Amino acid sequence: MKFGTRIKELRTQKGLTLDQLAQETGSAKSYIWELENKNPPRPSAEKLAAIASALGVTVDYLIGSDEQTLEKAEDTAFYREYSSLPEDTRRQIREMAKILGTKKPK
Amino acid sequence: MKFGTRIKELRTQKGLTLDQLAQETGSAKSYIWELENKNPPRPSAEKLAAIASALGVTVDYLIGSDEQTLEKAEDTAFYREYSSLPEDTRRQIREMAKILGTKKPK
DNA sequence: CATTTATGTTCGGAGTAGCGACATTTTGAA
DNA sequence: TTCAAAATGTCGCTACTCCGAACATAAATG
Repeated sequence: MKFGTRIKELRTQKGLTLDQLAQETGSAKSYIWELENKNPPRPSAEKLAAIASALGVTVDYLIGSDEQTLEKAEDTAFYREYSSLPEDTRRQIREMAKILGTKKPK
Repeated sequence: MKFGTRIKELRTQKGLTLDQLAQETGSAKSYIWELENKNPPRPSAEKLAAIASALGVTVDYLIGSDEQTLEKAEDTAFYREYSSLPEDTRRQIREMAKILGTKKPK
């Protein structure tokens, strides 16, 4: 699967417009469109990193060099972001997770 | 730390020459050299993926969006528990984290 | 309907990624 | 030492990334 398709799927799935995603990633919306629709694009790692971050996945997942499922990629990206947060915020999240986790334990 | 340095470290650590790494990654050795020494490089994701693969790391690690090692036991434990939760609960947590994370971005 | 507003698509051009060919330095065997 | 091979640097050129802004089309709004 081409990563252009992947980007488009993730973007629409999150209800984002080209413009919004472009804003968040510091790109031109025209360029995002070209990535999604034109072949074959060869974007810089910088751009891809910004896009991956905005979409909440890893670069490796986006370009398909990773056999990870989307679910796993999202979890990995989440953990990375979580790790960069200040301790008190992390603690809030952990506590909340604990509550959610025991509410309906499977 | 710049990823040029990271590449150089990994390459020499593996005892590879510029030429060898260039071979394995389908790049020109001159380009590998420029990546390692010139600033600021902005390589394509394609190239980086090939290099990361040859060096046995992820793209995300190479470009430094994966700077953190899993140091804190508490965090690691949290991630372990998080991973065991059902997807919809994980999604709730991720969304919550995103909000908390953007409230006061580090 | 006509008009506005949101979203998607096309296009020209500036600047640079990435290469090949050449230049310099380092290695190390005789 | 010597000097050829191997490794590291240098440079100019072409093709492509990425942008701004115009254009097209869909969706609201009244």
